[in-house]
Amino acid sequence: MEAAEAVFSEKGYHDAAMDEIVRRTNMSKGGLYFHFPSKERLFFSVMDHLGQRLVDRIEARIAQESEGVARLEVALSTVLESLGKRRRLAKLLLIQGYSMGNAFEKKRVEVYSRFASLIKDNLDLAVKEGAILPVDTEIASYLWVGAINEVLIRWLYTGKPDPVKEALPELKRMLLRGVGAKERVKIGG
Amino acid sequence: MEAAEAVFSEKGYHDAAMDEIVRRTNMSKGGLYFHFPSKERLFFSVMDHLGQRLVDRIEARIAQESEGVARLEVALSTVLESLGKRRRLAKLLLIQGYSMGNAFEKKRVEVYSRFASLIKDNLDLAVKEGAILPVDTEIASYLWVGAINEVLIRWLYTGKPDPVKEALPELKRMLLRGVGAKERVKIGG
DNA sequence: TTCTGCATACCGACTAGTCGGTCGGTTCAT
DNA sequence: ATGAACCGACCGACTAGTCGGTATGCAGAA
Repeated sequence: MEAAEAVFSEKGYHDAAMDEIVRRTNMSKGGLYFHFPSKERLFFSVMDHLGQRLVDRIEARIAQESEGVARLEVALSTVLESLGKRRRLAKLLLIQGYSMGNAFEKKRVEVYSRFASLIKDNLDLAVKEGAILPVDTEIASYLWVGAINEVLIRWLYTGKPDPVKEALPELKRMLLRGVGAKERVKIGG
Repeated sequence: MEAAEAVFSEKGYHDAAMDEIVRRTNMSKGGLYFHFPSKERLFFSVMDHLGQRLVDRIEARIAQESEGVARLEVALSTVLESLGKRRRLAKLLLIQGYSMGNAFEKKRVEVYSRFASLIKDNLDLAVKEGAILPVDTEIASYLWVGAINEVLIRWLYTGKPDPVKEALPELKRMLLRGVGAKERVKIGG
């Protein structure tokens, strides 16, 4: 069962023992290995599942906005809110995979790319609308992803800048200003 | 000897075996353990040493500029150039530590903070000069570090956006615009 | 209805291998 | 002769994955 997610997010890939994952299941080791051929595949499955759920949640919220800039703002809020209230999920998605070693490269690129291209698409849209400057949207999307990633990791490790209350407004402002969006007057909360 | 740096950067903390580090030395395991009490401490020493060297290089180059914005540009260039031409160093500093598991938290925060506060100091300077807007320079420094980090990791994994030729100019432009620096006309190459 | 055979799902003791760290001992400069 | 520096065979702890076996359900033969 995917409650192996708990162990991976607590201990990290390497330090998570299959025996412990089994222990937290009402299943045996043999049973677990019947469904997942290896520890690596099990981890990838968990990552895929959770990563997809996050992207889905973002896309659902984005669909309610039509303008590129508004969509970008919603995407930003959704990530910081979703991960900011679920340390586990955040830790698993952002950190715990690295202990897999060089085999993790592909997966990290894959998961991050799914999110980065979501950002890129909406940056492209905003460029087409004339709402932002014609920047290199690919590199811009990496910049956005990296900024979000760093703030969240920092928060995971030190608990310091609250992702939603402290980081979100500043990030929004700076990231949007960085791509040349016009400064807008705040209307709602 | 610190040429254990080679093994750590190739294999990552966990997959690096002390026996292999010893093999690449003209020393024995016992001899190595005479100088370093544990694998963990050895890794930290390597990280400290290399991290400090990078920061020193940046500070030396920064010292030649007086204005905040110019200093920030130099810092940015120096990191991307230094790490962009040394995969090993980049991989070790940016990735390979995570496989240590939760013990890595403190070290990552420490190493990244040293660089982030260097950025923050110069953002503060630029604010004082009136060259940029009075943003939250702490969060801005995380944004900068995160953006650089992501671009470099991406490059390490896919080889795609050349840090110096492709990413650097765009990053400079977007990061500076993000903190409200006035757009400037290019003079030199 | 009962029996048989086969596949799916599950069990858990065990194997085989890895690797950080130790320790009794040696070398050699002072 | 003292102790810092060094040696390397060995130990103990850990764990991914295996494998011979069991339980269950179901399709078709008798």
